[in-house]
Amino acid sequence: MNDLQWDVIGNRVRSARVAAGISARELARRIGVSPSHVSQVERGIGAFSVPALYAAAREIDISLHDLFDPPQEAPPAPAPATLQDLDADGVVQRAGQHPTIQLSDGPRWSRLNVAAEADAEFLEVIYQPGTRVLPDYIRHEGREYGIVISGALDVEVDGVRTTLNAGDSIVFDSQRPHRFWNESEAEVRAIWFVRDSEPGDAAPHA
Amino acid sequence: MNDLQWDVIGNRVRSARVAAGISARELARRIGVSPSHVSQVERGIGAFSVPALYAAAREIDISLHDLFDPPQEAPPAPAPATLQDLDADGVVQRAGQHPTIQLSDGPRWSRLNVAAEADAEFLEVIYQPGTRVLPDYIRHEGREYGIVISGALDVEVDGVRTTLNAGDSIVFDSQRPHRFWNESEAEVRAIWFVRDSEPGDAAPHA
DNA sequence: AACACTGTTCAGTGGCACGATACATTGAGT
DNA sequence: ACTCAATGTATCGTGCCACTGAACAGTGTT
Repeated sequence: MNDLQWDVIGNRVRSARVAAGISARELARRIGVSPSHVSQVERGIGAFSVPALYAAAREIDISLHDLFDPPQEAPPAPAPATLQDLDADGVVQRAGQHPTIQLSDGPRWSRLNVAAEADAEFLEVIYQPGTRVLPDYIRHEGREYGIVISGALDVEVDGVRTTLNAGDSIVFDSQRPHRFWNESEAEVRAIWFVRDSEPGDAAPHA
Repeated sequence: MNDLQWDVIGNRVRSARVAAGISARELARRIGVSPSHVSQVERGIGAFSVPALYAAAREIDISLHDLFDPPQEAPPAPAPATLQDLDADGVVQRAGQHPTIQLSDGPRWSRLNVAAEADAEFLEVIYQPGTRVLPDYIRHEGREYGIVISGALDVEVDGVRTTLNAGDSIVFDSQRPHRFWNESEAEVRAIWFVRDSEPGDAAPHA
């Protein structure tokens, strides 16, 4: 009967825990077990009891169903037109091939997704030194995710400003007033993902 | 730790078993435990282990979610309070602060969004040289957007493979079989955005 | 009188779910 | 350099409880 594969379940626990942003020790404390045991479980050399598993699933925000039977597609059915060539089929886009917009006296935007999509934009943005602030840019529903690849980017969100250095990331709702500029001497390179969401389907969890 | 109330769970097991029309002995035989143990569990003076509970839930046709009480509802929605500090308020996350997971013999994931979100992940992934493919990682509905920051990443989507060099980007639906690995001598750094979408509102595409 | 089912009881045990305590590593702050 | 405070991991050990086995009693059949 013991056909449960604790190692893959442990992997899912670890993934969900990291996704929830808590450490193994913190999880252990919350569910009342020792850190070593959490480590063992996540690496497949131990297993949670039912109460521990239930408590853990709560803390790391994963349903028991997803722990045991993660959503997976049916292999026979999909047949979504097999790809031929990743470049020709619009999956891959090469550096330098991205459609680019150079705003006058502003940053340079390159759209990284090949085909335009209604509700999502994947962008590389280059802010030249001294790039001026865009006064008030389009206000839209959604959420923005960014990471600075190189350089130092000055940001202001909701009236609060800070400086993002290489590796720093930022996430905020688009309706907050926000602007970015580059006060440094070097150009700034950043990756942005902007998702437009219809009002009403906001993720309803803590 | 939350003391699971085994008696009420046992009651649900019994109800579901009777509703499924099988005897306790039959259930015991199917899940590989003794009849006495099933009896004890159903009367709350014993408890199933995780594998037994999982197997039992299958046999008596009840979801694990229904076995345990409806967990809990989310706390009241926070007001859109004005931000005070971009770092403290979970908008900005500094380099090196990202929660990171190192899969054994696999890539290293860092979550770039500060708080976990139900339907979106913003990730930096470092593929060490020679990183092997993880065959059985979580398969989800949605769409993935990636750009290689440095190094050369080998990708295979829908059975077609190519190599992404620095600056190359890729976008595809998650349900296409896909994997990534690093055949080069240098580590690869990439930024990913993975959006999970509930089946049903998928954007129509080829 | 057997059967053939049903669920229940209870003493007993083996395994594993767990803890205590170590260690290695990394990043931040002297 | 040296802490200090985190992180995850390794190893050894043990107490408990998930489970068994063999009994028990009841209810219909034939």
